[in-house]
Amino acid sequence: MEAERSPVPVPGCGRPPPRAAGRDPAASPMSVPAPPQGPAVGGGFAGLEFALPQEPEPRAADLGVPGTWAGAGGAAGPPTPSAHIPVPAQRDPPGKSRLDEVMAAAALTSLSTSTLLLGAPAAACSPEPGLEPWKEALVRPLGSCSSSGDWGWDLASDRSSPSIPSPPLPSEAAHFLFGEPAPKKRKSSVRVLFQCLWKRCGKVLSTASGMQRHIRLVHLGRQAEPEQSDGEEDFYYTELDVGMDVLTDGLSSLSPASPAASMPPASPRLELPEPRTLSSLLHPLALPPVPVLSPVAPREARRGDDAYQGCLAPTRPEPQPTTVRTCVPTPPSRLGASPRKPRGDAKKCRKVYGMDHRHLWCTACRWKKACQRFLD
DNA sequence: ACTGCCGGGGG
DNA sequence: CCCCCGGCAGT
Repeated sequence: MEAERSPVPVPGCGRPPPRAAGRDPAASPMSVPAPPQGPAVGGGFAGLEFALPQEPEPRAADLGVPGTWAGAGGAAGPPTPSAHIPVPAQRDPPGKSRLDEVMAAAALTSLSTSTLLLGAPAAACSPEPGLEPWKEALVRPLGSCSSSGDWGWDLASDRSSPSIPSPPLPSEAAHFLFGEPAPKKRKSSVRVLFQCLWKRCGKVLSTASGMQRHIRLVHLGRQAEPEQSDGEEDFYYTELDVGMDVLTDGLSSLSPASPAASMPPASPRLELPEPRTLSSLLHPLALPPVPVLSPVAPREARRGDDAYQGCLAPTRPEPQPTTVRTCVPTPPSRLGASPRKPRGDAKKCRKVYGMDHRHLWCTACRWKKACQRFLD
């Protein structure tokens, strides 16, 4: 195996920019895309590839090709899309820590994917509180990924490397990755990660039930009672974030037009040593996706806070995680010992008389001091 | 951009 | 003191 795809010098490899090879239109427009430059590059998935446990030898470096993808794919790999990127045939000896990274990558992948999809209208509009809709949606891209490089990711990738669609996680790899954490369920075609929304938790599990159990036990403190679970747990875990203020902020700061476009940068650094870091990384970024229970279209939900919250807390009491950080209208000045006055609500001399009648102002106003005539 | 006014400075 | 103003912060 190794021998086969070992660094085979590509004709064009002599040139420093490894991209040239991959970018070459002649090679095959649709075929395996070469990775963008280094791992640090902003390219959405750029980092991802490198996080994968497949570059055991420094060899690749010699080649001058940052990623093995280019070398292997370009040289040995047939141009057929179906032959997609060579998958890590062998894992690292140490494996474990690597796995974390991989998991991280996987999580990112799944999240980004879901984001993209949910961003689409109607995708999540189903009134059903169930996971079905998005779950389904999530599967599709992964599946389709194996047959075509399309993936819809290019949408975002254009940010840093327009012409180079970063190779998404090869389906095989994806499965490999997702399968790892939950070996028993490996068979299911659906691979979804569930992240706990509780403030400091962020735990990621591969099964909904697992997550529910986790939440029930760890956070809700109640014993496992699948019966009485009215789906409340659902509310707490989704793959994304529910009405967290942080999130909201993040959203608003994002270009409302293209929430997806801002996703790619999420995965640039995959050197995250532990999944924990990942989750924290994901949070602020993992946005648009709608809360599972939200019957409202994502767009709508994202817009106004009111609307957003309204749809989030339809009937049940606000779950703690969403409340913890509530942005209380803390009176900034009064409590905060801020010397500054809240600002008078009464019209002051300046306003009353106007600049042209300055002589009518109270002296304080004239001196730019606190008005003495129109006290608050 | 406008407004209220604190903090400072000059005479 | 009296008078002015730079500059900050809220609208």
